[in-house]
Formats: sequence, C-alpha cells, structure tokens
Amino acid sequence: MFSNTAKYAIKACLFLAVNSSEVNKLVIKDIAEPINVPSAYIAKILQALSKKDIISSTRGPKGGFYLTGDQLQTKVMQIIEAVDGEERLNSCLLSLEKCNSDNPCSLHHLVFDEKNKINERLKKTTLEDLRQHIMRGESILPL
Amino acid sequence: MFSNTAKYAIKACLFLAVNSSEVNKLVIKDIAEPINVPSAYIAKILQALSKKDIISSTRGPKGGFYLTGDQLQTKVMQIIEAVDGEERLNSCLLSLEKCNSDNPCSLHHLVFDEKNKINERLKKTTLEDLRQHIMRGESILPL
DNA sequence: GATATTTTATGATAAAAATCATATTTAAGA
DNA sequence: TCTTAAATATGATTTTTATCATAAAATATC
Repeated sequence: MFSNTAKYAIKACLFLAVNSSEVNKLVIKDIAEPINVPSAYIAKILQALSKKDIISSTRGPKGGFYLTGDQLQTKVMQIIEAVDGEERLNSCLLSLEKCNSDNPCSLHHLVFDEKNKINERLKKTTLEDLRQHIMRGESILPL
Repeated sequence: MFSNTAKYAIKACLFLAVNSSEVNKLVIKDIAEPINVPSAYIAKILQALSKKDIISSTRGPKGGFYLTGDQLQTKVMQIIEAVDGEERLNSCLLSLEKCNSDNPCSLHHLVFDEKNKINERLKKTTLEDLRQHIMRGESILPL
C-alpha cells in the first residue's frame, strides 16, 4: 500500500517523536538499528525529510536528528507526500483519468468511501497523536 | 494501490466480460487496443490468467480469449491474487509482522476497518456484478 | 586552528516491476 | 497435409525502486 520508503519514513519519524528532542538528538545509527532499516537507506530518507523541514538536524559532534514541537504537528500524509510525491493515494484505483464520482469506473463504488476515510485520517493525524497513542499503550511503536 | 499488472488484469477481464463469449472470442490486439495497454504486456498477463483458469483461450485461427459462464463468477480479488500473489492487500500497512488487532501498530486504527471493508468487497464482487453495473450505465467500462 | 563527529550531497549498484520481442505450439480451413 | 492465425513459452530490455558507498561540508571541543 505504501512504498518501503514511505513506511521507513513514518517509522523513523515516529521513533524520533517518541525518543528525541532538541536536547536529545539521535544519530543515524541510533535510529536505523532499532527501527530495523538499513542505515545507509534511512540516512538518505532522513536527509530528504530534513530538507523538507519535516525533521530537524544539526551536523557535527553532538549533532543528530530530532523533532521540534512544531514538527510533532506534522500530519502522516505530509510524510508520505514528502518522500513519495503527492497523489500516490489520491488517484483512481485503476488510474483512470476519466474516473470520478460523476463518471465512476467499475471499482469506484467498491472503495471510494473507505479510501476517502483513510485519506482523511492520514491528513488529520499528527505525529503527536500517534506518540500519545503509543505512550498510553494503545498501540506499538513500529520497529 | 494495485500494481499495474493487477489493474491491467482487471481491465482485461472486465472487457472480456462485456465483449466476449464462447462464440465470440477476442484476439489479443482486440483487447489491448481498446483498454489501452501495450499488447505484448497484456498478452503475458492474459497467459497467466488463462493458466489459472480465470479466463479461457483457444489457439489457432478463430481462436482467442473469452469467459465462460463460470468465469463470470470470478471475484475481483481472485484476479488480483492470480497476478500479484496473495497478501499484497492483507498485510499490515507498515508491513510489521508483530502488528495485529491485539497488538496494533500506530497506524492500525487509522485504516483497519476501512481496509477490511474494501477487501471484503473485493472478495465478494464478481465480474458479472461489475458487468451488470456497466450494462445499467451505473459505472464505466475502464478503458 | 586541528581534529573528530556528524549530516549532506552525490552517485553507484542491485533488485524488482514493467515492457518488449520472438520462436514454438496448436488448431482451423483450404 | 499445408498454410495461416492464433495462443504459449521464454527470455531480453528498460525503468523504477531499493539499497549501498563515499567524499564533502559543518560544527563542537580541545
């Protein structure tokens, strides 16, 4: 459903949401190992997220990655779009240009409402929301 | 959401459902062109579907592809599984093995019910259902 | 300022998915 | 039985995605 890159990005952001702060930066290795993603790969993803200001970083000794308070308000959808580009989730199931609610493709009715609901949630849910969920023990930190 | 291969497979099956029959077989070119898929590619997909008995074929002159009455009862999900392999649609969003309803990953609640609903529909809906929908003008044949 | 530690930029390689090409087999019809 | 029209089998190529590698730039600390 998501690309590996998007999944890894979400995992990394959540890991940062739970474990990092401006005074507790994490170095690539300390992210890659626990979330179980090859470190050279996650490094590249973190760079992209950092460039898009979804996460923060400073280089040099004592440097690393972390999230600011603002960045805890990032929506899950923004993370996905940052790494995968937009509309991966918004197009018709069959990728038909002509398909829309007025002129639905054959599968349209089967998925439309549910797909919308999922998308709405991804657009609304923030890292902070997920972090709190994890803190309360209502879901697990994906590792 | 689906692979190109799965999308093309669904399009081709629907096209056959609407336009073919045991006495009106369609040749690759007559499928590939209208549904707008490269013919060498759709040929390969049709071969796979035929081998799994989701569509029928006969070779030689007057040969071609078609659906039997039974095959009109094929579920959309079966088509997807035939070409993509199973479980592409059944795994956790983040592909976590440990994630399930008892031990949900952070995104689990955001998608679980809707994903299930979609999957249920894909498992229930037959080509014949979709064909009738199209015949009644309630949806378009995806081209 | 020199050094060490970190991210950043860049690009190389590997694997998977999509696409293209073609020789072989089958069956109809002359 | 020969020819022709079709699917089938097989595999090559291209494109995309995933992964790996490394030199350059930045910054803290001595």
